Amino acid sequence: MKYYSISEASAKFNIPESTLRYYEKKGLLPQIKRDKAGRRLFSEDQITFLGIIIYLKNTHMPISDIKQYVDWVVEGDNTIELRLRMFKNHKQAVLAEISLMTESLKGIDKKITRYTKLIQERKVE
Amino acid sequence: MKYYSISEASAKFNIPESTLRYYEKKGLLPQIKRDKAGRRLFSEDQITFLGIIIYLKNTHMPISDIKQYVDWVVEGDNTIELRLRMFKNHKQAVLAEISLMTESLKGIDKKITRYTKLIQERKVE
DNA sequence: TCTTGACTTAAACCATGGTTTAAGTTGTAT
DNA sequence: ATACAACTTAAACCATGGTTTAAGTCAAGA
Repeated sequence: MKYYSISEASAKFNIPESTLRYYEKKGLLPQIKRDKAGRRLFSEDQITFLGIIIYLKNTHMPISDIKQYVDWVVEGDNTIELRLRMFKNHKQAVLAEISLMTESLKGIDKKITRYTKLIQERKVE
Repeated sequence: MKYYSISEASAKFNIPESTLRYYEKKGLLPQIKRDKAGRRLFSEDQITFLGIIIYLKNTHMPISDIKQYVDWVVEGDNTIELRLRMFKNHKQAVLAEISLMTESLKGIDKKITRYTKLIQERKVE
Protein backbone atom coordinates (compact mmCIF):
# COMPACT_ATOMS: atom_id res chain seq x y z
CA MET A 1 0.00 0.00 0.00
CA LYS A 2 1.45 3.33 -1.02
CA TYR A 3 1.77 6.17 1.41
CA TYR A 4 2.30 9.85 0.77
CA SER A 5 4.55 12.10 2.79
CA ILE A 6 3.27 15.52 3.79
CA SER A 7 5.38 17.10 1.06
CA GLU A 8 3.83 14.82 -1.55
CA ALA A 9 0.33 15.56 -0.31
CA SER A 10 1.20 19.23 -0.28
CA ALA A 11 2.46 19.08 -3.86
CA LYS A 12 -0.46 17.01 -5.07
CA PHE A 13 -3.07 19.50 -3.94
CA ASN A 14 -0.91 22.58 -4.00
CA ILE A 15 -1.59 23.28 -0.35
CA PRO A 16 1.09 24.34 2.14
CA GLU A 17 2.32 21.68 4.50
CA SER A 18 1.51 24.00 7.36
CA THR A 19 -2.11 23.99 6.28
CA LEU A 20 -2.23 20.21 6.21
CA ARG A 21 -0.81 20.11 9.73
CA TYR A 22 -3.37 22.70 10.75
CA TYR A 23 -6.18 20.65 9.23
CA GLU A 24 -5.01 17.56 11.03
CA LYS A 25 -4.88 19.45 14.30
CA LYS A 26 -8.41 20.73 13.70
CA GLY A 27 -9.62 17.16 13.21
CA LEU A 28 -10.23 17.32 9.47
CA LEU A 29 -7.67 14.60 8.79
CA PRO A 30 -8.15 11.86 11.36
CA GLN A 31 -6.09 8.75 11.74
CA ILE A 32 -3.04 9.84 9.82
CA LYS A 33 -0.32 7.30 10.61
CA ARG A 34 3.30 8.13 11.35
CA ASP A 35 6.51 6.41 10.37
CA LYS A 36 9.18 5.46 12.89
CA ALA A 37 10.46 9.02 12.80
CA GLY A 38 7.02 10.43 13.58
CA ARG A 39 6.38 11.69 10.05
CA ARG A 40 2.89 11.71 8.64
CA LEU A 41 1.91 8.96 6.23
CA PHE A 42 -1.16 9.67 4.11
CA SER A 43 -2.81 6.55 2.72
CA GLU A 44 -4.45 6.53 -0.73
CA ASP A 45 -7.85 6.67 0.94
CA GLN A 46 -6.80 9.61 3.04
CA ILE A 47 -5.55 11.43 -0.03
CA THR A 48 -8.92 10.83 -1.66
CA PHE A 49 -10.62 12.04 1.47
CA LEU A 50 -8.44 15.14 1.47
CA GLY A 51 -9.74 15.78 -2.02
CA ILE A 52 -13.28 15.90 -0.66
CA ILE A 53 -12.24 18.25 2.10
CA ILE A 54 -10.73 20.53 -0.50
CA TYR A 55 -13.97 20.51 -2.46
CA LEU A 56 -15.75 21.58 0.69
CA LYS A 57 -13.16 24.29 1.32
CA ASN A 58 -13.41 25.52 -2.25
CA THR A 59 -17.13 25.94 -1.76
CA HIS A 60 -16.58 27.84 1.51
CA MET A 61 -17.81 25.31 3.99
CA PRO A 62 -16.52 26.46 7.39
CA ILE A 63 -13.96 24.26 9.12
CA SER A 64 -16.36 23.60 11.97
CA ASP A 65 -18.86 22.06 9.54
CA ILE A 66 -16.20 20.05 7.76
CA LYS A 67 -15.17 18.79 11.17
CA GLN A 68 -18.71 17.67 11.82
CA TYR A 69 -18.75 15.83 8.50
CA VAL A 70 -15.43 14.15 9.28
CA ASP A 71 -16.68 13.11 12.69
CA TRP A 72 -19.71 11.55 11.04
CA VAL A 73 -17.51 9.66 8.58
CA VAL A 74 -15.46 8.31 11.45
CA GLU A 75 -18.62 7.40 13.32
CA GLY A 76 -19.69 5.11 10.51
CA ASP A 77 -22.53 4.19 8.20
CA ASN A 78 -25.34 5.12 10.54
CA THR A 79 -24.52 8.78 9.90
CA ILE A 80 -25.01 8.64 6.13
CA GLU A 81 -28.40 10.32 6.29
CA LEU A 82 -26.88 13.15 8.29
CA ARG A 83 -24.07 13.56 5.81
CA LEU A 84 -26.50 13.48 2.91
CA ARG A 85 -28.62 16.16 4.50
CA MET A 86 -25.56 18.28 5.21
CA PHE A 87 -24.32 18.02 1.63
CA LYS A 88 -27.74 18.80 0.18
CA ASN A 89 -28.00 21.89 2.37
CA HIS A 90 -24.51 22.88 1.48
CA LYS A 91 -25.23 22.49 -2.20
CA GLN A 92 -28.14 24.90 -1.92
CA ALA A 93 -25.97 27.40 -0.06
CA VAL A 94 -23.32 27.17 -2.75
CA LEU A 95 -25.84 27.65 -5.53
CA ALA A 96 -27.18 30.69 -3.69
CA GLU A 97 -23.70 32.09 -3.33
CA ILE A 98 -22.96 31.55 -7.01
CA SER A 99 -26.22 33.32 -7.86
CA LEU A 100 -25.32 36.26 -5.69
CA MET A 101 -21.92 36.50 -7.27
CA THR A 102 -23.36 36.22 -10.76
CA GLU A 103 -25.93 38.90 -10.06
CA SER A 104 -23.34 41.20 -8.52
CA LEU A 105 -21.10 40.65 -11.48
CA LYS A 106 -23.83 42.09 -13.69
CA GLY A 107 -23.60 45.34 -11.76
CA ILE A 108 -19.85 45.33 -12.19
CA ASP A 109 -20.26 44.62 -15.88
CA LYS A 110 -22.37 47.73 -16.23
CA LYS A 111 -19.50 49.71 -14.79
CA ILE A 112 -17.11 48.07 -17.23
CA THR A 113 -19.38 49.05 -20.11
CA ARG A 114 -19.68 52.60 -18.82
CA TYR A 115 -15.99 53.07 -18.28
CA THR A 116 -15.26 51.60 -21.69
CA LYS A 117 -17.61 54.07 -23.34
CA LEU A 118 -16.17 57.00 -21.44
CA ILE A 119 -12.71 56.07 -22.59
CA GLN A 120 -13.86 55.68 -26.17
CA GLU A 121 -15.55 59.06 -26.15
CA ARG A 122 -12.46 60.64 -24.74
CA LYS A 123 -10.37 59.18 -27.55
CA VAL A 124 -12.80 60.49 -30.16
CA GLU A 125 -12.53 64.06 -28.95
CA MET B 1 -32.21 66.57 -2.14
CA LYS B 2 -33.11 63.56 -0.05
CA TYR B 3 -30.73 62.16 2.49
CA TYR B 4 -30.72 58.77 4.19
CA SER B 5 -29.94 58.19 7.83
CA ILE B 6 -27.64 55.33 8.74
CA SER B 7 -30.65 53.28 9.83
CA GLU B 8 -32.29 53.80 6.45
CA ALA B 9 -29.13 52.86 4.59
CA SER B 10 -28.77 49.85 6.86
CA ALA B 11 -32.35 48.78 6.16
CA LYS B 12 -32.09 49.40 2.44
CA PHE B 13 -29.11 47.08 1.97
CA ASN B 14 -29.71 44.85 4.96
CA ILE B 15 -26.30 45.65 6.37
CA PRO B 16 -25.65 46.39 10.05
CA GLU B 17 -25.11 50.01 10.94
CA SER B 18 -21.88 49.00 12.61
CA THR B 19 -20.65 47.70 9.27
CA LEU B 20 -21.51 50.97 7.53
CA ARG B 21 -19.57 52.88 10.18
CA TYR B 22 -16.71 50.45 9.75
CA TYR B 23 -16.73 50.96 5.98
CA GLU B 24 -16.70 54.69 6.38
CA LYS B 25 -13.80 54.45 8.77
CA LYS B 26 -11.94 52.27 6.28
CA GLY B 27 -12.45 54.90 3.61
CA LEU B 28 -14.99 53.02 1.49
CA LEU B 29 -17.61 55.72 2.04
CA PRO B 30 -15.95 59.09 1.63
CA GLN B 31 -17.53 62.48 2.09
CA ILE B 32 -20.54 61.39 4.08
CA LYS B 33 -22.07 64.58 5.48
CA ARG B 34 -23.37 65.03 9.02
CA ASP B 35 -26.38 66.86 10.36
CA LYS B 36 -26.12 69.38 13.19
CA ALA B 37 -26.17 66.52 15.67
CA GLY B 38 -23.26 64.81 13.94
CA ARG B 39 -25.40 62.07 12.38
CA ARG B 40 -24.46 60.63 9.00
CA LEU B 41 -26.41 61.80 5.97
CA PHE B 42 -26.15 59.55 2.91
CA SER B 43 -27.00 61.30 -0.35
CA GLU B 44 -28.76 59.48 -3.20
CA ASP B 45 -25.46 59.27 -5.05
CA GLN B 46 -23.75 57.83 -2.02
CA ILE B 47 -26.47 55.22 -1.65
CA THR B 48 -25.94 54.28 -5.30
CA PHE B 49 -22.22 54.15 -4.68
CA LEU B 50 -22.77 51.95 -1.65
CA GLY B 51 -24.62 49.60 -3.97
CA ILE B 52 -21.48 49.23 -6.07
CA ILE B 53 -19.39 48.61 -3.02
CA ILE B 54 -21.78 45.87 -2.02
CA TYR B 55 -21.45 44.29 -5.45
CA LEU B 56 -17.71 44.29 -4.96
CA LYS B 57 -18.09 42.79 -1.50
CA ASN B 58 -20.46 40.12 -2.78
CA THR B 59 -17.82 39.11 -5.27
CA HIS B 60 -15.15 38.97 -2.56
CA MET B 61 -13.07 41.94 -3.48
CA PRO B 62 -10.88 42.69 -0.44
CA ILE B 63 -11.52 45.93 1.40
CA SER B 64 -8.04 47.18 0.53
CA ASP B 65 -8.85 46.90 -3.18
CA ILE B 66 -12.24 48.52 -2.77
CA LYS B 67 -10.45 51.31 -0.97
CA GLN B 68 -8.14 51.74 -3.93
CA TYR B 69 -11.16 51.95 -6.23
CA VAL B 70 -12.84 54.51 -4.01
CA ASP B 71 -9.68 56.58 -3.89
CA TRP B 72 -9.60 56.55 -7.69
CA VAL B 73 -13.21 57.66 -7.88
CA VAL B 74 -12.45 60.54 -5.56
CA GLU B 75 -9.37 61.39 -7.59
CA GLY B 76 -11.48 61.97 -10.69
CA ASP B 77 -11.83 61.10 -14.33
CA ASN B 78 -8.17 60.64 -15.08
CA THR B 79 -8.33 57.34 -13.15
CA ILE B 80 -11.01 55.77 -15.31
CA GLU B 81 -8.55 53.56 -17.16
CA LEU B 82 -7.22 52.29 -13.85
CA ARG B 83 -10.72 51.54 -12.61
CA LEU B 84 -11.59 49.79 -15.84
CA ARG B 85 -8.51 47.64 -15.63
CA MET B 86 -9.24 46.81 -12.01
CA PHE B 87 -12.80 45.80 -12.77
CA LYS B 88 -11.80 43.70 -15.76
CA ASN B 89 -9.23 41.89 -13.66
CA HIS B 90 -11.72 41.45 -10.90
CA LYS B 91 -14.28 40.04 -13.29
CA GLN B 92 -11.81 37.40 -14.42
CA ALA B 93 -11.04 36.53 -10.79
CA VAL B 94 -14.75 36.19 -10.04
CA LEU B 95 -15.34 33.99 -13.06
CA ALA B 96 -12.43 31.82 -11.97
CA GLU B 97 -13.85 31.55 -8.48
CA ILE B 98 -17.26 30.61 -9.80
CA SER B 99 -15.65 27.96 -11.98
CA LEU B 100 -13.78 26.52 -9.04
CA MET B 101 -16.94 26.42 -6.97
CA THR B 102 -18.89 24.85 -9.81
CA GLU B 103 -16.23 22.20 -10.35
CA SER B 104 -15.99 21.45 -6.65
CA LEU B 105 -19.73 21.17 -6.47
CA LYS B 106 -19.55 18.35 -8.99
CA GLY B 107 -17.42 16.38 -6.55
CA ILE B 108 -19.92 17.06 -3.82
CA ASP B 109 -22.74 16.01 -6.11
CA LYS B 110 -21.06 12.66 -6.61
CA LYS B 111 -21.14 12.20 -2.86
CA ILE B 112 -24.80 13.13 -2.79
CA THR B 113 -25.51 10.53 -5.45
CA ARG B 114 -23.49 7.91 -3.60
CA TYR B 115 -25.10 8.57 -0.25
CA THR B 116 -28.54 8.55 -1.85
CA LYS B 117 -27.87 5.15 -3.39
CA LEU B 118 -26.53 3.73 -0.16
CA ILE B 119 -29.65 4.83 1.65
CA GLN B 120 -31.87 3.38 -1.07
CA GLU B 121 -30.07 0.03 -0.93
CA ARG B 122 -30.39 -0.03 2.80
CA LYS B 123 -34.14 0.47 2.56
CA VAL B 124 -34.45 -2.33 -0.01
CA GLU B 125 -32.78 -4.87 2.24
C1' DT C 1 -37.88 69.92 32.36
C1' DC C 2 -37.18 65.12 31.78
C1' DT C 3 -36.97 61.02 29.36
C1' DT C 4 -36.38 58.31 25.38
C1' DG C 5 -34.57 56.79 21.07
C1' DA C 6 -31.43 57.35 17.73
C1' DC C 7 -27.56 58.38 17.00
C1' DT C 8 -22.06 59.55 17.99
C1' DT C 9 -16.94 58.11 19.11
C1' DA C 10 -12.74 55.40 20.20
C1' DA C 11 -11.21 51.33 21.55
C1' DA C 12 -11.53 46.79 22.76
C1' DC C 13 -12.93 42.50 21.44
C1' DC C 14 -13.99 38.50 18.48
C1' DA C 15 -14.07 34.64 14.88
C1' DT C 16 -11.95 32.56 11.09
C1' DG C 17 -8.27 30.54 8.82
C1' DG C 18 -4.26 30.04 8.57
C1' DT C 19 1.37 31.09 8.94
C1' DT C 20 5.52 31.51 11.32
C1' DT C 21 8.81 30.55 14.76
C1' DA C 22 11.88 28.07 17.72
C1' DA C 23 13.76 24.13 19.17
C1' DG C 24 14.32 19.43 18.46
C1' DT C 25 14.60 14.59 15.91
C1' DT C 26 15.67 11.37 12.26
C1' DG C 27 17.48 9.05 8.07
C1' DT C 28 20.57 9.31 4.35
C1' DA C 29 24.65 10.74 1.88
C1' DT C 30 29.57 12.03 2.26
C1' DA D 1 31.45 10.99 12.42
C1' DT D 2 28.96 14.64 10.51
C1' DA D 3 26.23 17.37 8.01
C1' DC D 4 22.08 18.15 5.72
C1' DA D 5 17.25 17.82 4.42
C1' DA D 6 13.03 16.81 5.85
C1' DC D 7 10.45 16.43 8.90
C1' DT D 8 8.31 17.07 14.15
C1' DT D 9 5.85 19.97 18.08
C1' DA D 10 3.63 23.76 20.70
C1' DA D 11 2.83 28.23 20.77
C1' DA D 12 2.94 32.66 19.13
C1' DC D 13 1.73 35.52 15.60
C1' DC D 14 -0.89 37.50 11.73
C1' DA D 15 -4.58 39.32 8.39
C1' DT D 16 -9.22 40.01 7.43
C1' DG D 17 -13.61 41.65 8.41
C1' DG D 18 -16.23 42.93 11.21
C1' DT D 19 -18.97 43.45 16.23
C1' DT D 20 -19.43 45.06 20.75
C1' DT D 21 -18.86 48.14 24.47
C1' DA D 22 -18.84 52.29 27.14
C1' DA D 23 -19.68 56.76 27.55
C1' DG D 24 -21.65 60.61 25.66
C1' DT D 25 -24.84 63.95 22.62
C1' DC D 26 -29.01 65.61 20.74
C1' DA D 27 -33.97 66.36 19.15
C1' DA D 28 -38.58 65.50 19.98
C1' DG D 29 -42.51 64.29 22.70
C1' DA D 30 -44.98 63.85 27.45
